[in-house]
Amino acid sequence: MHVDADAFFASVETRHKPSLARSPVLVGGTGPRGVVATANYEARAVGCRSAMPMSQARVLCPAATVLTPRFPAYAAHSALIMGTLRQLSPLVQPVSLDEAFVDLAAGPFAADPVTAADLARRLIYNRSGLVVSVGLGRSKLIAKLASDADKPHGFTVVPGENEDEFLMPKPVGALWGVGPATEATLRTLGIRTVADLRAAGRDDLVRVLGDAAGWNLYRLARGDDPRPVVVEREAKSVGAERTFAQDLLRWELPGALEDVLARALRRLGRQGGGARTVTVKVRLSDFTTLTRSVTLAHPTAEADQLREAADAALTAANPVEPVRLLGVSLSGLTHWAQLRLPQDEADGAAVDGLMASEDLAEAPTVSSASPDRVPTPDESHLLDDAPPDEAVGRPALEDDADDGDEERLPAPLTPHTVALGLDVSHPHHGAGWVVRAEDGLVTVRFEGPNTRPGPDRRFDIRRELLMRVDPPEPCPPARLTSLATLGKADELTAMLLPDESTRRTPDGSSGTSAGSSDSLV
DNA sequence: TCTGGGGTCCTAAGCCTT
DNA sequence: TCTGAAGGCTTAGGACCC
Repeated sequence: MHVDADAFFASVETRHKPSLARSPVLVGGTGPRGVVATANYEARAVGCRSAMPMSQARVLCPAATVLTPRFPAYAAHSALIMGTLRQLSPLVQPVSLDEAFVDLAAGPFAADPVTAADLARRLIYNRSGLVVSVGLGRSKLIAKLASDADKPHGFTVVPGENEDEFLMPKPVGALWGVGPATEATLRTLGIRTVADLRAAGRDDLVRVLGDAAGWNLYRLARGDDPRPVVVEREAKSVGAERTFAQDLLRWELPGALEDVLARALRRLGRQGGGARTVTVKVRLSDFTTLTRSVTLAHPTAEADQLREAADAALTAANPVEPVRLLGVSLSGLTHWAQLRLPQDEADGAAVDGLMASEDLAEAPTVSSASPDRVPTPDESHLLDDAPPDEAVGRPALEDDADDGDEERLPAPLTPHTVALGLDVSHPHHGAGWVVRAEDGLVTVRFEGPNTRPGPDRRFDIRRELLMRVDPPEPCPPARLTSLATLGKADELTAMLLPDESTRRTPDGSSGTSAGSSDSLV
């Protein structure tokens, strides 16, 4: 099963900001060089897309509300979604904050994946008010394409015998790993659809795309995708980068590098262990991008050593033009790091010592030793609204989302920290969010999940205290909804009832016969 | 007022070791 | 001792994912 939250960031925003429901919303960078992270469907209707320059999106949709991302809110909703999925199977592979693969064959619903998929989206909605699209298939390839086939709020089941019919008409760009460049290359060979791709020879694909990509596409075109659902993967690198509102001149680079390196080091600290290779990325004003890396003799967690390497890499890059972006990536990660001990603590012995990551200040927190408890299908509490216990074992993807906000909340809102969409609280009016901010004058709309659209009030934060606060926790929508009222009732009914077009039910009965799901898992 | 930020993976070239 | 093949490592760049 592949589960994908629809317009995730924007959906969390409208969930917390009822006045924005059914109006266009753009979430992303609000600065002069910002891009759209998520446009909701109302904004997409007029052409706004992810990765589009925000300036362009504003022109396309002047009526849109533009909001800065609130990663803590998204991380909390992500944790709820992933926790819910882990109640259906212990094998859950988060792909991003809003997306995951689930191997239903490993859980209590192995015999009835359709019911599990239906339960997943019903539970997620009733616990958070968020709508997801779900796809079921025999492989990751098919499940992913299925969840994408009918967005938003899709529910697509592709039985094994229907795979070809489903796959062949898709444009090659729909396949994982085929982006604009590969698509253009394939077009030169006259390959536009998966059917075209299947007709192509393996040697031709390898010749134009290289060994790995060529082989990969050759197999994917045949529905051959044996990739398993993997619960946990170790990070290969951590890093940080920043695009500056105005290009930096040469003398400004060392300070900016220090800033970006500090963020990368904080991430490394959270991982525990050390890194061996430091890569500095420089994007010039004309958008050419340079990378230069320095590999140390041993992995280290020492800031001074990594800083030295970063400085050397920046020197090697030797940017002559103004710089619009600076980044630092740390790779060659290890669980341990070679530390240089202070002389007086080394007790006269060698000054280098090995230290296990457990001994470092920030021990790794990821743990998969005990997967979440797996309930049986008949455990009726699954339908409760109690959110899953997410106290332990959260993968990094879910709790590492916010890095920029170091300040502990609540904290007074200042002209320096104010941003559109930020959660604030007023002693008399309660909780709300920042609608407008200019020169210390801040307009706040007082509303929250499940409230009526709230009134706007204006404050001069140089004179009056507004507190920045944590975002609202995920919570059930005002009206819980049964499947039938979620929309597309006819399609859902078709799925829940025996229907030869979507399910093989040998005896013609509804329900959970194992025979009906053999073709799916 | 075009083009973010977090990553992974692949390729190719040069160098080095076996 | 020389030579060539094979393969690993490092580096830089690019494609791709969300």
